[in-house]
Amino acid sequence: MTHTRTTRLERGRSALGPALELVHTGRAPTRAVLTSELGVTRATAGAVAAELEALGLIVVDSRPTSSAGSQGRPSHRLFLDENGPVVLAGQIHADGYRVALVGLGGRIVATVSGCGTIPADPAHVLAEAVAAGSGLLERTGRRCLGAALAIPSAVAEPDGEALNPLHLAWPSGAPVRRLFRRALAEAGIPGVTTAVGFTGNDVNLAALAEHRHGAGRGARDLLCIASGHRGVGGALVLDGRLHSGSSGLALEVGHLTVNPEGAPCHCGSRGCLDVEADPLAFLGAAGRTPGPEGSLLRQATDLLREEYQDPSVRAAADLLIDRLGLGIAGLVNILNPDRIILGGLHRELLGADPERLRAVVAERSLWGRSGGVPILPCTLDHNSLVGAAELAWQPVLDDPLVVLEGEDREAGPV
Amino acid sequence: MTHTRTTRLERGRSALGPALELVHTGRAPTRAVLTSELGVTRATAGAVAAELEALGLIVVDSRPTSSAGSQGRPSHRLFLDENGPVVLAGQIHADGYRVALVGLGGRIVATVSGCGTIPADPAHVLAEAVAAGSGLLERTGRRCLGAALAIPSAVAEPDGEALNPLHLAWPSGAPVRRLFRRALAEAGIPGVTTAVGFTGNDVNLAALAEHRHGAGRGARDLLCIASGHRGVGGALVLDGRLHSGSSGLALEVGHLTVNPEGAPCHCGSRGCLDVEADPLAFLGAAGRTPGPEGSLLRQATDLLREEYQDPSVRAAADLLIDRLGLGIAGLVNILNPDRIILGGLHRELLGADPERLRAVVAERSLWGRSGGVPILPCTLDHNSLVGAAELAWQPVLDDPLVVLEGEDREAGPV
DNA sequence: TTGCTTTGTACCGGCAGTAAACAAAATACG
DNA sequence: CGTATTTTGTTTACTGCCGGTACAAAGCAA
Repeated sequence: MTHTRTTRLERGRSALGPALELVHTGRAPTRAVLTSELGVTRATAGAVAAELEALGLIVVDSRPTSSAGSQGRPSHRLFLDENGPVVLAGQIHADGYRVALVGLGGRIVATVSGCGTIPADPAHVLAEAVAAGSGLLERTGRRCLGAALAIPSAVAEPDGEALNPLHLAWPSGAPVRRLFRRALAEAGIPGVTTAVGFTGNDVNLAALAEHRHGAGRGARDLLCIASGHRGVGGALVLDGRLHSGSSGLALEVGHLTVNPEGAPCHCGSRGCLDVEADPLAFLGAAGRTPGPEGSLLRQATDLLREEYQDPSVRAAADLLIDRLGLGIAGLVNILNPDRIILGGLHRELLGADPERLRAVVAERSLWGRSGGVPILPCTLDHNSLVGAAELAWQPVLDDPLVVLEGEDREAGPV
Repeated sequence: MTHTRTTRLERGRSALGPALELVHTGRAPTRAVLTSELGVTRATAGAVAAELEALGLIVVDSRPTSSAGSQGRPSHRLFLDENGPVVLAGQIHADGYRVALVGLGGRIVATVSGCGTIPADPAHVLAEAVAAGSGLLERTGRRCLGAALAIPSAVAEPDGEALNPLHLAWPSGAPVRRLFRRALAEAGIPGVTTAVGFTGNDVNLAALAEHRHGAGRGARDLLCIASGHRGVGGALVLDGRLHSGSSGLALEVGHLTVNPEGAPCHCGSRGCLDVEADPLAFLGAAGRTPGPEGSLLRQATDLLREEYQDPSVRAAADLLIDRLGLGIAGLVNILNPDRIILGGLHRELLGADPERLRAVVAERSLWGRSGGVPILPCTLDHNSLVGAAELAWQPVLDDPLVVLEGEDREAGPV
């Protein structure tokens, strides 16, 4: 091939991507702070902002602003364009699927969800979800720049197979990414050309979303632990990037030993976090049997919130907090994050007795003893969905000029 | 302050750093591959190489090369300048210290070591080591661009205190980095101005060295486990950069549980890797009592190598391999590295029965079951020392123009 | 009103790096 | 043996990002 590999695309206005990311994460409300955050001159920041505006991604409000008491000429404000392009984000969970159009800044523009039992055939669900998303796009008339999907199982890289999707009745190794991309192609969504459909683990994506727009903002190394239905998931964001390991299987934290005399786990060991600190374990520890109504998470959460006075419930909560703390302490010794956020049942456990959890972690971790890690609850609604959107937005954040590609195509093929 | 924050220094020939790193790690033997590796034009690669040569870091050999059978005009060869500047690297270990001058490419130019019991006062040892290094510099007449130190304990960031330096009889929390810098300042080493003396954990630095020059070359996510004297150390290199956590305490892998019924550990738990898979544990498992002669590692290594036929030794090795494998499997589930390298006793254990270790890891890790991680022995001599040198070289690799700063100063102060 | 401070813009210049043409040094093939 | 081909290195414009500076704008303070 005669393609001489150049760096052309990687260069072009190199400050453009970082600038968009700053506005996207709410860290650049004005051109002035854009100037200082980027470390460029005012001239450059102005040019960059103008270019982002020309791309239809941000809006500069140059009306006389209410002076905020500070001296000097007031800044013009930078906003993300509320009518700008969106990405298609989907999430598959134990009870159904949810699809949303998400703009920059993690703003959910429109959403639709399908409930009911997920059939054993992933292709069918994906087609249904993509069709729903396509419908949203038609209804809203938004331009779509990409698509991504969050699923509740490990996603093996580089091909994106779902590994052990236990609560979906899908076969392990199902080529979810390929099926998703095929569904996108068959739906023929205009504009979904630059980004061909990403897929990721739901907890990973939740962590990404929380890092950019939620409880993880500003953290450099963010650890996220969550339990939604069965088992425990983990995720790690390093320097703003998801660490999913060389084959996408990092942070499979479910098999940390937290109870040497505990229940046997399907991994062959016993007392794994997976079987000792998920909703089912909590219900069991409280002496309840899971009912047919509502998800395990819902049942566990309701029990925790409504019957915390009940000594058996309280004891079960304490037990799970201790186990979770042990697992977190192990992770802290290995990863030494500067913040930890908890989702799902673990978020509720943290809410029930924050001090107990922090004490366990501090006692059992080297760093805990010498200071301690902030442990916070997740704050974002639909964080997996927003995280999927982050995945889909990433190419644009890396180089905002890619939005031009679709326009070229629309303008007229040669 | 009127210092308007510019990006000046970050720009200036942005391909210079990556180019030097390529030559430094042996991945750019000619300008031609430099061209393709950097993704720039031949013109740029040529200019960059010329500039690195002008800086006195590399040498271009333009003599007629022995044609290697390939077609076309033969490339000129790129070499690191063997007479170029060096950095001062030091290592403190249980039996003494070692100091070396290290050039680019991890080449040890000169070395000196001091044996004997390390006194309880860190400042004294550091002064002695720095004096030895200063002597080396005077003897060789080399220009020195920086200094760094490897110590066998966790190094707390951002200030560089030694945490729990168990085998050094130093107080925990000793401000090693500050003491090291003070020793450097008092020794008045000319040139050590740009880099003010780094400090790091020895296993971390060994991993860094192996990643750049040894068994870890080419790995993206490299996990290193090693046991030298007491306890077990770990390190992780991500995308070519050491991951030492937000406060420098990452990869404290010693407290992974690998034997629920095991010996109590000072961390409060029992059966930790620290007490179940270090040289002392091996000697104990083989029914030997450590003697006064030689380090624990040496005794364990000798036993393993010379008496492997002895059933009790063999059984002890198998036991430690199983425990180590369990620990590694846990780490693989969490970090999903694409390569693992083992040092110290663990390197010997791997050599004794590679298949057993790989089988345990494969059986107990999610990723292991679906493919497996390469597990290799460390290959570099004095890898901690070379790793310390990497730390000291880093500013130059980031921006080779910093070597001019010292020259300016030497040329003549205003 | 006159400063002072901060923000935004216009214009110039430096310079890294592309592109293209040319030169050099080897092999391949008649 | 000589010419074509291939690969590498170099020279010469030329493009475009961005720094620097000067100037204008828009608010406070006195």
